Amino acid sequence: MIDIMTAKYSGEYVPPILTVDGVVLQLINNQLNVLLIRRPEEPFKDYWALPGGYNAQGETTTQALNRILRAKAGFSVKDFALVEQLYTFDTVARDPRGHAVSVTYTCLGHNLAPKTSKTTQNPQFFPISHLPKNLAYDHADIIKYAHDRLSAKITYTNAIYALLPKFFTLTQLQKAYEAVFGRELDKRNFRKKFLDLNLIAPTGDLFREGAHRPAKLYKFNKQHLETLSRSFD
Amino acid sequence: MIDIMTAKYSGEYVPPILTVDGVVLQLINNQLNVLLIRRPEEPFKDYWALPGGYNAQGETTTQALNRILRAKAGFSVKDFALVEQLYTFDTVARDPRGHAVSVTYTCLGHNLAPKTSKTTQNPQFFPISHLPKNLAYDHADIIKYAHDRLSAKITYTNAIYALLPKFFTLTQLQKAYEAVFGRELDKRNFRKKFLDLNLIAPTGDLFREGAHRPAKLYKFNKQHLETLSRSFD
DNA sequence: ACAAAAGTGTTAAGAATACACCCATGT
DNA sequence: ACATGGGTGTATTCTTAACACTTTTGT
Repeated sequence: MIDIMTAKYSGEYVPPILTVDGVVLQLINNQLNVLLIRRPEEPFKDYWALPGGYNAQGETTTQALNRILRAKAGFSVKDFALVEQLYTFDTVARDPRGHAVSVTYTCLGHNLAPKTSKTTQNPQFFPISHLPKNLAYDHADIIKYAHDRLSAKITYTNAIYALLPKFFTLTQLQKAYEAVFGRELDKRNFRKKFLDLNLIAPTGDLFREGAHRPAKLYKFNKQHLETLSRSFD
Repeated sequence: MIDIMTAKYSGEYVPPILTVDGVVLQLINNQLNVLLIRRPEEPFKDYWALPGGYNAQGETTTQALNRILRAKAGFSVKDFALVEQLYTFDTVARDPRGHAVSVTYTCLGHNLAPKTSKTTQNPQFFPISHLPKNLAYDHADIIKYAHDRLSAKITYTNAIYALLPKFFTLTQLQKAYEAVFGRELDKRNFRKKFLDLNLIAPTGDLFREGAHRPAKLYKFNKQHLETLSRSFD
């Protein structure tokens, strides 16, 4: 093994490849969806993958994330209501081009629509429950990890706000939780418990759609991450 | 901004410096302690710092962690009962030598004693409640972050096993929780709740010390991380 | 006999769960 | 009038929290 300190000072220190991947999640039709791109080249040519790319010197990982999501899927990190670091993966075998370290981020938003351009790589949202079979690298594991973390996070923080529109009904809120948890919740208990948290307030407006009683609209008091006093569900 | 993909294939891709830091924690006299080294050179010469160093190409971050902890503090990752990734920090300003990305790990153990050698850098344990004032970089923040994460982790996992000896008394266990939480717990409630989790079993042996009733010794059923059904405290 | 830590139960308050009907609207 | 989703309360079980004395040992 080389002496890394010596190597550095004699100009021989060579860092591993550093990459950044984004796990972009949103709700579509009350289902949790993830953004994938189609890889235009080897390795894993024509496989679906999380948007990702190289992190260059002088760039922070979030700057790299922003650049990569813009180039490959037409998104800016400003399109997301919440961006959080997920995990840093590294294995020698992970990338056939050699040893790589990948910093992954989870990006949450609402009504996200990829804008295609010359550089985008066929970005599309897929329901997490029905991912394509040909997923590149270990991206299926990373998506599962992101899902698990999100599921935990919405139980002890207000993170669910990032998946909802600014104004929403209690039923929408409940469906959002159900989509992430993957199970149904009791309506009366859900409302009682959630309203007790004082995270949301009624706007006074009503949401009308279809032949039934209109629903009260609510909004979150805080649009940034907060840890709950009592955890939820 | 350079075209990173093109740069790569024309051999121009230059990754940032990648470093790895370890937050080594253990209990000493029922106090949570962290391992620091004294920096032998600039930047932050003679400041106390978390042991850390460069991650070279071909090394995984845990391999780098192992190499660095061995060189600077005489530890092997095998000395720790639990090693977990903490967070990946990156800011251009973090390291005066230029943009760096640092992957940090938390290492938990019991009865850890640094072994000094030619390469070690005066490794010493400090109580988290009384850290030296001259801490390098943002290491005070990183230590606080590790502490917060550990505090959360021991409430929903069995991670506390990693801070205890193989055989321990219920009082030792309670003191370990109290040391991490930074507050006292009720003895009767603690025992009732913890024993209900079925994480530990009595060994049948007794621990005698001093002029008082001897204590039953227990051991953890699993010496690896487990998520609890009901979270604790 | 004394000092010191180990060990042990009950009560009260709060939280979680299970569960079914009326309300307001559009067609 | 009917179909549709919105909205609401109570009883039970479980969990948490508060609290003090007896036991076993070494000196």
